[in-house]
Amino acid sequence: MSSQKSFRDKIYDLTKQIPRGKVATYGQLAQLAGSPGAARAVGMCMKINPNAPIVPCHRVVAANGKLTGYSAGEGIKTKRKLLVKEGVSFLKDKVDLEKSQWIISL
DNA sequence: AAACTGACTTCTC
DNA sequence: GGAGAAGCCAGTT
Repeated sequence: MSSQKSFRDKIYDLTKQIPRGKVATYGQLAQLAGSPGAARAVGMCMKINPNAPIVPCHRVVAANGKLTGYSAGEGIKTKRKLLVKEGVSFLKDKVDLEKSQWIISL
């Protein structure tokens, strides 16, 4: 067993920490995981774990607030629905990052 | 080990 | 503001 968590495990851990009503961007998670720019790698981690209850991947959006990916339910439609339900601010089909982007509190 | 893939991001037209 | 191309990183084959 490796005591070192793979990138994927870090992403899962961070995503699980996203509070309800907030969202994080792929690039943000990548940076928190220790590798800024690995936004694509983050997305892949979600893909292999689309409906795993351990990772609320619907709280992860693109850098511009657009909802991308999500292979569960109706896809993007379901994803947006979930976020609105949790209290995330929306501007048309994009998340209002100014109000709902996840900010880590110490 | 090399090549390909992908739920990203940014630049340019 | 929409469409296209390049750069980026980790995982899989």
